[in-house]
Amino acid sequence: MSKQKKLKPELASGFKDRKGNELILKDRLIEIIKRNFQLYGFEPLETPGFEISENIGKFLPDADRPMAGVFGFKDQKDWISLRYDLTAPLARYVSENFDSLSKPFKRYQVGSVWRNEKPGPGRYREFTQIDADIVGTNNVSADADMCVLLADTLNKCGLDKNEYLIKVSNRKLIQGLLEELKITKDSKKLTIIRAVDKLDRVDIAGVNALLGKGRKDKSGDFTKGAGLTENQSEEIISFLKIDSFSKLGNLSSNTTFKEGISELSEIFELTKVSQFSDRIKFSPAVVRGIEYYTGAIFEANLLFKVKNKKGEKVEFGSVGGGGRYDDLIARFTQSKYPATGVSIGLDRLLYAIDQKTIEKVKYNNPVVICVFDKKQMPQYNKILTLLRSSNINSEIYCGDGSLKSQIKYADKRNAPAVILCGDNELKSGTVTIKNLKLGREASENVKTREDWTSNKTAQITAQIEDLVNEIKKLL
RNA sequence: GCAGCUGUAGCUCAGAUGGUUAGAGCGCUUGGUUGUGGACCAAGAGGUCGGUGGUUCGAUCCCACCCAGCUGUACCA
Repeated sequence: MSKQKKLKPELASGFKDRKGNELILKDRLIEIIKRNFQLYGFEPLETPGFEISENIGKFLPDADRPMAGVFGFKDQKDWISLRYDLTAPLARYVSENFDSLSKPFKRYQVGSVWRNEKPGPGRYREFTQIDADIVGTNNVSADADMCVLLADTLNKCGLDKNEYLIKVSNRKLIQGLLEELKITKDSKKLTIIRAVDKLDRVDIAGVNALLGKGRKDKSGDFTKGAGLTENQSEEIISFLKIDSFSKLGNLSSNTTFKEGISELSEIFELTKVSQFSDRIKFSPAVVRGIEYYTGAIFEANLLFKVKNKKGEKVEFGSVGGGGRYDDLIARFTQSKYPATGVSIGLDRLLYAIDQKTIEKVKYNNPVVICVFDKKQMPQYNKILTLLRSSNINSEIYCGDGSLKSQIKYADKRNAPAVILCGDNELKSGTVTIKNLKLGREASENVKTREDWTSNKTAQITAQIEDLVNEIKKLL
């Protein structure tokens, strides 16, 4: 007989299984965030994972990536694609249901999005986003609300005030500067905006290089720059160096620039009364690389360091952001329809919060009732009912293993305890509760085999009426 | 996409400057106890040495190409 080729169990690169505590924490964060979004007056919306490609792809005004980066295929009729964010489906939804929606329309949405591109550390091809958007108003108060919402949300997720910062800026600032510098070519503008966006990674000198001729990275690879003159670069660099909002006014008298300033000061005015006013700060380098932003821009940054895969402490940076995008929905409706919104990268946020010991979730794996003898199942079920009706996660061992393997099973699942009920216990109407948690700790001092075989300190025998109380004590 | 580095067991890695049966630790399975996990002891399973071609009497080792991974960079809706 020829050997059959076995399948290799593995995931496509960029995808990840999630389990246990991580998932429990994720669900909890989602609950907190949803609740907070509701508190701010957003209503829930769910849309399908797939959209007609044209609706979420082609209309995007970003010429760099017309259809690349999405998963898609042709069905009987259309090309359809997995959504790559929640904003594009929102634009479709609002346009499609325009007449029946309250205006402005405020919705939040939680869901997976997919991007078909090269995965990196902490970057997957499927991940969860949570968005909140307000569609149908250009009131700056909506933008201000977004800032407070972001801050409040992070706060409610368990972060201290010194652990996050909402950075705010306005696209009109850089756009005004570009006007003043007589830079009109769209592609050049975009290159400049993206160079500015990289400040936190490549420092001032790096940005300067990217604005001018170009920059060589560590591996020796060369990135072509925007090709600005020295004077032009200087202007932009001096803008980036501004450290306080009040100094902005001296920089330029351009009309668009001034508009940006006045919108920003309105945001600061409006958020001043919130309890997060000190968490919302102007930062000139926040521009975001996306082309469609037209006004206010926000970015939620974590200020504490997290450990990477190698255990090194690194800056984590942004866990979310957003801004005003007044032209996006016009792609469907042909009339301008202003909108503003934020997006939280839940998996990134989760990764960071998971490392904060304070927020460790205690997920109680089930108490395991061991099966000595299948004939005693009625008794085991009685015990099970007692536990479950007291809201204690529990189960009867459901495999075929020996007692030893049953306990091993419970141990591997990190169960808090097993319940032993064999002939001895049955006769006396008791159960033996073996505290696995305690045993784990005790085992550290055990040196010889004799020591540990005789070590039964981590178990007690209790009357069946006391079972629930005894278990509750050790949870 | 571009650049640099790296591919040996499920994981982390060793190895011979080309020579019979390729190693360790961890993990996994089983036993040491047919009523006891975690320490300990023993046994066992697990590898086309990333792939293809070339050089050679002989390649996991040398060469070429390819593929994959990592890191940086670009892109990031």
